[in-house]
Amino acid sequence: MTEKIIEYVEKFVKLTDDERQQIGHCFKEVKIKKRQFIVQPNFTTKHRNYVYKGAFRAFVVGDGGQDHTINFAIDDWWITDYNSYIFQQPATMFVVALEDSVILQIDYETEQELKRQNHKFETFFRIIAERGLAFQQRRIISNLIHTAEERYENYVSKYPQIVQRVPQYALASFLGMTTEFLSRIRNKRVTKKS
Amino acid sequence: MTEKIIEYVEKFVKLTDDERQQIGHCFKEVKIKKRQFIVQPNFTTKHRNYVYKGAFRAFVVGDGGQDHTINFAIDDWWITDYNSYIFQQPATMFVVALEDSVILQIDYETEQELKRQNHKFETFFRIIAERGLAFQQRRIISNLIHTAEERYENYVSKYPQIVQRVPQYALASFLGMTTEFLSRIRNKRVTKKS
DNA sequence: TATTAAAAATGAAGTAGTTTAAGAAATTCG
DNA sequence: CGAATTTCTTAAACTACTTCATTTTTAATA
Repeated sequence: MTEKIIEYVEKFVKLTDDERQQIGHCFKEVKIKKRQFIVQPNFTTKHRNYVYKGAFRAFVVGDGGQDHTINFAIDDWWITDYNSYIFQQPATMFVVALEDSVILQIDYETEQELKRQNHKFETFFRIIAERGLAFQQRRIISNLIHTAEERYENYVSKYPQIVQRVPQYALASFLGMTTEFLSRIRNKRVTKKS
Repeated sequence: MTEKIIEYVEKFVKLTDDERQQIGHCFKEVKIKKRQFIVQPNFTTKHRNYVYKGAFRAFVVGDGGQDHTINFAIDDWWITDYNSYIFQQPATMFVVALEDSVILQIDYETEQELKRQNHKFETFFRIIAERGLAFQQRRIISNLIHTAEERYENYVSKYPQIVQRVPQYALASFLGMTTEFLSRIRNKRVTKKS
């Protein structure tokens, strides 16, 4: 089951058999039931999570109680509260399973050790951080430039697999709109004026 | 002048004298005049830029011609179109000097070589990518959770030095609102109803 | 397979933020 | 310095999106 992680890492750095073994052993398989939390506010996030199978949602709860989706992750994606994980400080986010799922977890200390021991692993984590950064940058741009409807259309065309698997209210809060408004966009029946 | 870069790098990884020399030589000092561009759409971004002294703004131009500020950078910050730089593909952003400035540039190939040669440099770039990622994450959260006024207040209290140095229209477009609306917030004179 | 709970749809009324336009203030630079 | 350009302000009309309240649909679980 850790083969998928190894395969993933090898997209970015070539490994020897020993190294493949080594990194494989650092990840633990964990089964997560639907609605179960893997990250909660005020607890320091101890793991970086690779989704082997399933779907997750990261969100924060605003002062008014409304929740805002920060990220989704389905098969072959990573999910974590990065501010909590990389600085080892209390989380502000929740991460919850949207389906029964299987994840592969590496813990913080183990990851540090891997990076310290072997240049290649350092490279791997550098690359995924850079790609994450570039990805977030694109999202910020999209949110600044586009209207709610455009954001939805873009997201559907880029990530149809995610749109199919996540509830509408979660998608709406990810795209920065209410579930009612997204419902209206989807049904192309925009409020008419009085 | 490259001493500031070395000092910066040493916040994250300890270097030998040789290494200090080595990284110092990789950065070239460049003077940039106000209104001069250092990144332009359709050109592949060849450099990562450290602002030694001055102020820059990264922005994209939307379909309607409105511009949207993606980032600011003043003394001791980095700025670049990361999607262009890390994937070495054509930029979508402009990066322009808001003041006469001095930057220290490393070019893509040199950076790759540094990371390849020495684990410590790889670690350094991994750390700044991770921190950048965490930073962007906080910005996405702030944009989703807060109203225009709250975003402004938060930004002022977190980055007063930047607020003082950048023009209002640029700050407004960074915070995702119009310059007119920001003007109203600042002058606390909200539109009254008829 | 009925029952309850959760999610989505719909409409009407409200509001945060935009647009347009025009004048005032501040910077730039010849 | 003085003219030109850029930036900021103000106000009124407008609109994209929200809020609230209710109903319908779908999914979960006994």
